Amino acid sequence: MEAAYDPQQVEAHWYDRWESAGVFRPEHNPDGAPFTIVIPPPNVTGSLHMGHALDLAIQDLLIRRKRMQGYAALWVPGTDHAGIATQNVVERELAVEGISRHDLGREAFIEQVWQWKARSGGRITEQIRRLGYSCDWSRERFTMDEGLSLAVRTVFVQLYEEGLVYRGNRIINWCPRCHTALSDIEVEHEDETGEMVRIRYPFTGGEGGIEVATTRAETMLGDTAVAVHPDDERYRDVVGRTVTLPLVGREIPIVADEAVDPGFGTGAVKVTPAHDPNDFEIAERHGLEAITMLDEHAVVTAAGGRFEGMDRYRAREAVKAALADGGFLVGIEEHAHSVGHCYRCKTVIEPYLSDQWFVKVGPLVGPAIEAVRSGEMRFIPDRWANNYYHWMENLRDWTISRQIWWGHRIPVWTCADCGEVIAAVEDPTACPCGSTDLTQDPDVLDTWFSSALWPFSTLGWPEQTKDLERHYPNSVMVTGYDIIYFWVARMIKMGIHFMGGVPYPDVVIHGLIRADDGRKMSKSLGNAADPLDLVAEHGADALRLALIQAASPGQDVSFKEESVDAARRFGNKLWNAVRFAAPHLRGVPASGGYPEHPAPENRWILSRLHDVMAQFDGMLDEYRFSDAYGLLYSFTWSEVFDWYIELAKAPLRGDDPAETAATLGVVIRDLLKAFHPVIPYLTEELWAEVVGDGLLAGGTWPEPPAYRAPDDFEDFRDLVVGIRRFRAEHGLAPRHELDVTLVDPDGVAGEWWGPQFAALASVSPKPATGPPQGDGFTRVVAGRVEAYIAMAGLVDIDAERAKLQKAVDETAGLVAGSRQKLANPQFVERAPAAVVEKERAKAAELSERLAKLAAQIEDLG
RNA sequence: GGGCGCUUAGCUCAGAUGGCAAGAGCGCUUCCCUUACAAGGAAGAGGCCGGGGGUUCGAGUCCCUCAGCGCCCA
Repeated sequence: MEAAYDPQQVEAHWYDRWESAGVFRPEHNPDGAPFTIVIPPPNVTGSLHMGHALDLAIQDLLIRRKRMQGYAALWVPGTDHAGIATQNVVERELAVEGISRHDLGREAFIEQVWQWKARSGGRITEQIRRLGYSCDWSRERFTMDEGLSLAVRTVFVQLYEEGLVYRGNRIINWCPRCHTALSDIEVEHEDETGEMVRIRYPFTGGEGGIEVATTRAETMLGDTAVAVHPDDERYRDVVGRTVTLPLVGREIPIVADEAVDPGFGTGAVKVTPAHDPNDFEIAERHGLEAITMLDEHAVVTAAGGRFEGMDRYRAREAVKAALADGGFLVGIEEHAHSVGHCYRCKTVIEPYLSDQWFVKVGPLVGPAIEAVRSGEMRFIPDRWANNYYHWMENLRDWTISRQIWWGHRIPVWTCADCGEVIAAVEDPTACPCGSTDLTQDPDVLDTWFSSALWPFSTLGWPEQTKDLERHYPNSVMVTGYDIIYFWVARMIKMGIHFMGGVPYPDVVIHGLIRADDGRKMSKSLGNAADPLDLVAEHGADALRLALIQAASPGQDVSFKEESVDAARRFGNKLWNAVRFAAPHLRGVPASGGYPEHPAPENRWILSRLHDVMAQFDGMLDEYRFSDAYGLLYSFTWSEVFDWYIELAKAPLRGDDPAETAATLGVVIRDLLKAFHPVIPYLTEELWAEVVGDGLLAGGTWPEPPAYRAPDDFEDFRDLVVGIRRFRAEHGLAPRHELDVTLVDPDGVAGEWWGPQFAALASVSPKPATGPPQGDGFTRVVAGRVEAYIAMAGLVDIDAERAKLQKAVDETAGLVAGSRQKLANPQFVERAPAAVVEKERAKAAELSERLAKLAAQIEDLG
């Protein structure tokens, strides 16, 4: 083995071997119970970012562990077609050549997109492989695959027939740049400083007028009413009158409507039904006309008269100027408000009246809420359930049509002859009326519509496949809280509706990765770490271990590159531990092989291995990944490496190294197994050194047996540390010879102490029945065992006394605190017996230590 | 405006059902190239757990309140 761990070398060759061995397929454990995860499908145009790396690290941890535990583990990979994003990418490429998609036409354009996908769409899946994630690539899916497209059509048609999908002319969120409708959650709101423009609308044929306030002055060109609250005394008399719309000359009514907030602005609002969702509702209640004064480019239409052809911002300025000229402008004030932006291109969203398809969510919501409330499903951590309820309970119908070309085309046709509307899974050839003049709806469906079916569409639905039967419901969903609304909630609704049951019982929610400046990582801020760069520098294993350790449940992760470096150093440590151990090992079995009656040192580490593994497994079962691997990490480094390997050195060099070698072998082997789900490459490489039999990725999970730890081990360790500390505190070299006398009244110090003292503390204590005669000794105390160190000529007595005095003061404080607690009868009565007992032991131990410290000061003379 | 989260060592963060004599990584100090590892070892320093009030025998942990920061929704 090389002296240093080289992640690039280690990570170069295992993935293909795992895959070709079929380890990643559930068929690897044909008799195991199914355990299933479907990947949150990344955007096919995307590249792997830190959020993916974390999300997938958690899933790989789960799936690899379950696989090792014997489950038929299936992790379905795939990507989604990301309608708007992908279309944008291809359009940008075409634009370089001066071609628009309209130049090409729909079919040719879609062909271009498929070509783009074939060329570049595999990038993210390559990156997923590079990071070692153990997906079953033989089952890879894409939302535009034939099978998944059939699932989309089947769902659409059934929902249509059930009346849960409908077409309507309503106000939706429109992106004037992408030229498509968006659902409510695809709009990102940002607080901006705008302006509040106050305008006076004169009463028709009379004196005076009414003042309205708006942040979007240009929309007044489309006003068809003014509304006030019915209880607003100020306007009681004017309801029913009309005003003449400035610049336009239209006579519009003043109506009374409950939706108006009398406390906002002047209490009178202009009503622009075609360009504001609230106004649209007011208009419906009062039978007002909706005048579209901005087109799909957000440019003023003919309805805007002389402002026709201006974009919305130019029109805003022009309208204000014209109002001022006409004497209608009352004032302009700064105004902070929330402005919606397209989540894909950040363009300001325009509320737009148009014909769109919607999912009626009401009937789907109830069962989806109940599934979580009843405990059939749970969020981890469970506080996310509250967000889920809150969102589900306030849901509006879901706009699913998109005015783009790349996506699942809506399977609805209209007959040109009789007007019949046909929704069908298979393309119809003729209308029932006999006509063949059918036109398909030009729109496509929201990408999330197909993503919502992912837990079952990827398994073959609507075909009743064996995979579907075995792997639905899935076992767990792992995702960030940012897509609970976009995706998780919709999967639950669709799963229950179409499969008759929830898609998975557990939803593990993790946080987002934040940059080291505390802000969300983003390309535009330039603070995003690229996981592939980190992998190139530190290795995939190091990145994964760092992410798992940093991610506490549901919390954002403040990411620092140093943590990856630290994880890589752990890898080096592990590497070198194996490098040390390997020459001593003879045929470490892939499982079992634990010594039956081990020597104390070996018994100690085996007992720790069992206890730690039990705790570790418990944490993993509760999805406490960071805690679990933090525990394992410190056990490995602080106990196995810092203590056990040091303890093993003497026996391994001795006459009878077999049992220690066997212990060392099984302990390291089990650590490799336990670490494998997080650092698969390195552990696989080391497995080849330690076991050399089969692939660790296809191996079994560790189940170390229980051992009783030797009673005297802690005392031994305390004395070793005490002696080391003595040297360090007195500026002596670590091997400086010391004259040490050991007093062991109870005889706890075993035979093994002698050689191990020499090995670990570089001393050979002389046994004695009592303290040595005379002054000039200091003691190191562990339990009832005391070591006396001759200090002749070694130490500055005054400094030593000061140090001891400090220790006396600290200990005295602790003793006082503990005694005070025990003196309180209520504590003794009410606290659990175990707690009281623990406190008594603590007090006893502390006062004993105090007495000994005092004696030490005495010893100094 | 409603909801959620955060505030613990210089920095980034852990601390599940209240029992803490408060932890980790990085950084810092001193010593050590001891034949696995200097990407390392040994020994340390460093915290009235954001402020105030309460519940309790006992609060970093539960409740109220204030302050600051962040996210989501309207």
